[in-house]
Amino acid sequence: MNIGELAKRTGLTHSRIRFYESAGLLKTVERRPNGYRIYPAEAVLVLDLIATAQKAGFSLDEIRTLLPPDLAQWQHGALIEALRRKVADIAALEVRLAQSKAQLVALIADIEAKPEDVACADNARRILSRMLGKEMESPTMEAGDVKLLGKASRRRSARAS
Amino acid sequence: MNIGELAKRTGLTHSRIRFYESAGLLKTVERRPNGYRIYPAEAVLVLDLIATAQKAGFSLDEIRTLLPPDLAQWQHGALIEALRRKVADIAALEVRLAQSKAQLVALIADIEAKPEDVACADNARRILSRMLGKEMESPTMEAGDVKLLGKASRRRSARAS
DNA sequence: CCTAACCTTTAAGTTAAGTTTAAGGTCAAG
DNA sequence: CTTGACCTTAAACTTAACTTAAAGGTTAGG
Repeated sequence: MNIGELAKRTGLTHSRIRFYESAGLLKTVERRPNGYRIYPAEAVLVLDLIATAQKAGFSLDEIRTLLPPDLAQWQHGALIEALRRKVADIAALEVRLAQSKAQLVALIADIEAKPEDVACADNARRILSRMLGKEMESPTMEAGDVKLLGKASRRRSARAS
Repeated sequence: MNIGELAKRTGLTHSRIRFYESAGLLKTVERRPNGYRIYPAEAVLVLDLIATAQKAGFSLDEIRTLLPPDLAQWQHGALIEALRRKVADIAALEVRLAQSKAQLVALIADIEAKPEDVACADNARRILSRMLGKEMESPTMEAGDVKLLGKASRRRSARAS
């Protein structure tokens, strides 16, 4: 299989596949006499696996150290350990997110509860000090990081007077 | 107040403060005859506010459009709208995280449930296909993104044979 | 007067995960 | 024999939020 075919089957771009190879995630493949890469059918599996692991929050770096040279030779211990760590990372992030969300919700309520007779400036100062105070309570999480971000909401910028 | 003093009071670096100014988050400040910046006491508040907003998941871009030229002149509508959007973003991310975590937990169980008499290679294929199958079920979230990452766990790399 | 602690600017470097560009070789079809 | 689809490489660009470096001006203290 040529790279174009592999790209079609995995839904990845040519450049991304080559990038993975240069990054050491794919072992160097055979070449035709003309230099074209020849991929075995297995390559589809490996790429799908990489994509899946990424969606689950693994960095390419993590994936590289976990991915065995041979697909059928996983290193049990390290793999399970990594999976557990990732679950813990996600849990920590969930805690942080919940806290942030709660803070934002409280802030919204606070702003909307502004009594009509208070001047905007005064209300601002009231809220300001509450915000900056509130953050001090939060337990300075500093958890490990997990990246699980979509690429949407990029459209949502560029609009201001 | 000179920049050094402001840095000390906010816990930010000099370079970061200057960066915020050049990025349009801080209005240009007065200078002494020798060129040194002079910050008003209010600057501490503004910087704390920026840092807090960042921790809550706002990008500098978002903060810039929300931050009023004058601290006491918030734009109510836009602010509340942005806060609500951010809450929604976080909620969406929480859903994604929960899914990923569940998948990982299931995967761990799957791996550990390997019957002793099955060869590693066969088990690997079994799990592989389950993993790649499972991901298809997941509803392709594509939510807006939120960034709330700690800087820890950087130490946790660089160690492989 | 010299040194150390401040401050200034501009430009380049960092990280992750790719994409884009430039410049070209290969190959099947018409 | 040329057009278009496909492949190759290396290098530069992208984004965000900074940091680091290089090169230098200012000022208080001893």
